[in-house]
Amino acid sequence: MPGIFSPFADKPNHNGLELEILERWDDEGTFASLRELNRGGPRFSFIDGPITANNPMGVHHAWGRTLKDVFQRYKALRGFDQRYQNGFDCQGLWVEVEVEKSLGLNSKREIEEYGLAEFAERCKERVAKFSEVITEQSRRLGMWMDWDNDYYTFSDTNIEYIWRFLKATHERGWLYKGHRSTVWCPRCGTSISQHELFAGEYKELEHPSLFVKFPLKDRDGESLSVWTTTPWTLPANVAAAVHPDADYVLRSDGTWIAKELDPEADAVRTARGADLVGLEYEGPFDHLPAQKGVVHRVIPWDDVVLDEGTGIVHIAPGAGAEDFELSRIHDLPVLAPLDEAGRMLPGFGFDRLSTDEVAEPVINDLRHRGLLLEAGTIVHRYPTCWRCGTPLVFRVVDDWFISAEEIRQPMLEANRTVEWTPDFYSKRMDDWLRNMDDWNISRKRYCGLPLPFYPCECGELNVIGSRTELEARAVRGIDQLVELHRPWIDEVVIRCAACDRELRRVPEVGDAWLDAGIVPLATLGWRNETTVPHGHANGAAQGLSGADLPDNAYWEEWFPADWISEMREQIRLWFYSISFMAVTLVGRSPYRRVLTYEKLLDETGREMHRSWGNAIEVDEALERMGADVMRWQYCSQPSSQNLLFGYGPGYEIQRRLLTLWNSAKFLVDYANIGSWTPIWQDLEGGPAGELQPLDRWLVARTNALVTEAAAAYESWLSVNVSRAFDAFLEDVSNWYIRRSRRRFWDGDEVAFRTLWFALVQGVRVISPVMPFLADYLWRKLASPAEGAPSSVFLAGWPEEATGDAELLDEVADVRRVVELGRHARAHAGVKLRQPLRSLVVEGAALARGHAGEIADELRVNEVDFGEVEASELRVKANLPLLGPKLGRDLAAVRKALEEGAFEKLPGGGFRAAGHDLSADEVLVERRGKEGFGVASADGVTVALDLRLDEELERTGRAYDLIHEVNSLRKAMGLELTDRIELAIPERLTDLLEHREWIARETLATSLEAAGDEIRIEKT
RNA sequence: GGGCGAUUAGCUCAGUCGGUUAGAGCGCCGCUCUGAUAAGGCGGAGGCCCCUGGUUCGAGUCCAGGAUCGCCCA
Repeated sequence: MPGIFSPFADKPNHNGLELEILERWDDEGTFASLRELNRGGPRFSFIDGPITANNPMGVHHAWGRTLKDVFQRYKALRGFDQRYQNGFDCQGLWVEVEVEKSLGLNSKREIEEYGLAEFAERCKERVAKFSEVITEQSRRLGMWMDWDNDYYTFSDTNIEYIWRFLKATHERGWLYKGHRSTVWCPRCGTSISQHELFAGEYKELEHPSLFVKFPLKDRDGESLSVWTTTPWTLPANVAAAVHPDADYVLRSDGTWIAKELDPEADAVRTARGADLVGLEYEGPFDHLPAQKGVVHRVIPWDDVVLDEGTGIVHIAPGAGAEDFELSRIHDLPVLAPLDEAGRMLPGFGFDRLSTDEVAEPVINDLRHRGLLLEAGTIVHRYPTCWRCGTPLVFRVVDDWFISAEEIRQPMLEANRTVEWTPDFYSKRMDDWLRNMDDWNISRKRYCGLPLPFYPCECGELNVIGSRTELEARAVRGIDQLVELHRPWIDEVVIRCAACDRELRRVPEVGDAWLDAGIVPLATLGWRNETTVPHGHANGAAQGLSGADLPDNAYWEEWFPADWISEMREQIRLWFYSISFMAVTLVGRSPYRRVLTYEKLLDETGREMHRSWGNAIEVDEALERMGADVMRWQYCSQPSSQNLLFGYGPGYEIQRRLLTLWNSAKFLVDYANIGSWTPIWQDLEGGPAGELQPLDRWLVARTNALVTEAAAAYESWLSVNVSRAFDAFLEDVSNWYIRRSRRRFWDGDEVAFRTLWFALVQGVRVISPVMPFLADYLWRKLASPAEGAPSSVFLAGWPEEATGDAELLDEVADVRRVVELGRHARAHAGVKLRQPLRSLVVEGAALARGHAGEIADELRVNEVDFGEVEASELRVKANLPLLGPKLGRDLAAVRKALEEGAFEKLPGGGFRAAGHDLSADEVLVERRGKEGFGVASADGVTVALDLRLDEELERTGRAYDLIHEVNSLRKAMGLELTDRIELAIPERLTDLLEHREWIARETLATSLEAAGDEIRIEKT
């Protein structure tokens, strides 16, 4: 008989059903309907941190994108109006490096020979390609975004907003051109900012380790012993630093060293560091042209470390950050030995050698001149370029900076308004802000934000704040300006505002975090007068997006973001840059709440590396485990901990989801047999009809799930959602369904309505986490109900129906009793198929009304509540009550109780160690009695009467028979509804006493005892 | 050196307001069911709750110090 529900497959095919659901969402316009439904509702403003459109997304991106989708879906169920704008990061070194690789270029010279316009075109093509790939992957992952409305950070509009920001910083006097030591990638030929530096890897690298003599002037035979791991910096040496408060010793070989670093040395003489300050010495390469006129001397420095080296530090301000700082304090000359490519400049000897190549000649040279004390190697952690992996060096160059001093305090204050998940990241952000350096915003590269700086020899720095301003001030070159990028922008010549000279732009482009940092203002139309249709689809973004540029009223509505979510590294990247820019321009944090997540590792806890063979590609994962299982994996780990991701955990999740599938299948199978039809209104007030206690329990249990899950979502803890759902599922399948099987076989309408209610509410609750299976089940279960929306996402968040909350506690007691009963049976070796005479329960007062269920579950004929008569009585103190009451005496009372030194008082109380304890101040347990199986825990004791009589024994054998017949039915491939003619062995003739029961359980139309084995005949 | 976290079963992790015998999943061992069946259920073994002190009638939980690991910054 075909029922109203479409039948279930034996098990879910995640990939298949997900593709099917995706198609239906497309066909039915489900997402559009959802947005329409929530339009005008309260706003939930989420701002998407842009994903770099440079490669396919990785499984770690999928984690973040899942979290973004989960909470947006939850808020949508709650009726919130949302923007759903996705963003792509498009320019900067990362794209350039990949394009260089694909074109086989390996230096800036080769890029310039290739042609900047062509190169820009290739970069744009790469962004176009991978934004499409990522979009497709995101859709497949189940991410609902407004996919034709993405923002691209290389649009002219975005650039103009950054120009406006830069101009504002200039007007405040924060913008400056710095001549300072910066971290430099010799391969990329550009400096690396503080926040990029730490995005790179520190690698274990082997470097030279040299001890070198610096002979002191006017002190015959004495020299400083200096340690360095960077021989290439020695030609740039100008000073040696000592710790002023440390003790130094002159060793018998004539070298000075910190006493702490050579405590065994025979000291010819000792001196405080401060006493050495001011001494002059001969530099290691005084003969080089670059060293001409340099006077080398000893300077004090509190940061000299005394746990490695010699305690005397070689200072080369042109080749180290701290060295450079010291040069300012002590007015030291700055000798910069490296060119853009990290090769030695003329004048420093060793022309054109790289920092690596120069090591050996330097060492040989020093040895030759008798200055080398010792040469070896050292393995240490050394920073490398975050994009290309090249070891970084220090160079002193001109870069553009934004001073962080004035904005530091306002940013700290803004951070106080932000709610962090997990909360301790608030402190990490504070720590970063307190320590942040000035923002190095320039990169000596090609495809990036063109810095709108036009310095003039008259001293005026012209900063252009918009395209209009550029056009107004252009002398020529404006006609060929196809977009605000190199090389075109470089051809525009403007006039100096101060002296009228003709000026060209500086060649530098901007840090990519300017591009991403402006997003909360640029995408929302801050200070924009009127909405410009497709106002973000210009410049390089033309044809890639349809995004509008909204007006300021829109910005007012959607700024700041209610919530953002990115990985924790973004503290020094995106969270930092959006805060910097928003606090500067509008004086407040651009986000109210933020969820961060940690690192994704493989399932054994190792980092994923393609070269290690343990990386998982997103596309493969989607196909092999499915988006729901991936999403579940992402959601079921606290985001404050590393996630161990893989197919192993995925398989575990699939098995768990099978329980959900089977529960739904169970309902549908029997509902179809019983021709039952669901009623939509049951979801509102709860199922109607004559509910049994177990039904009312499930309703209450379901309501508890709704409450728990809402609390979890509201606190951004997806892990609590999945845990709550897991526990719920366990209760539904392993308590309600198992206890109620027979009612479903019998077509009990109330049972159908109750289980349907629980499953459908459960599906609604979990739908943000696993949208595909949830909507699939919704369509299977709910759609047959008249009036049900076509998708779970159009049904909103479940209302809590009224239910008997106290039932939850009662059933908890019941299950405790049942557990003890099973324990007692197992201990006594009496299987569940053997009915027993009776069970006595002491404690577990709330279970009193459920004696029938307990009897059934433990297969006993009778359940009595009362005192268990047993050989041993065990009394324990009820600590939360007696602790505060007895204080110090509690220990004595507990000891007396433990030793059995107590006497019974009337009314259930006890006397021990001189104290009268009332019945509720003690927990009574009993154990051991002949003929009984006794088990106790937590003040509950159960005693099973294990004595069998003929009747019990016979019934037990009848159960055995029924089970045996049914397994034979199964083996013969009979349907659940097939009737049979049954013959049982003659030796079981006495079981015919249970003829009707046996026939009913086995669907036998006839039953006889004949022959010596079971025979089944399908009728 | 400063800051932020973590440390609980073989593995991955829970552990509420301080309370009685510290839990779950996976793995392992045994049993069981056979109308969820390449599943399901029950039971068992398995713990220096990192260490040391303190507060308290009582500490995995609170406080102090230390160790180890991870991360952020010098």
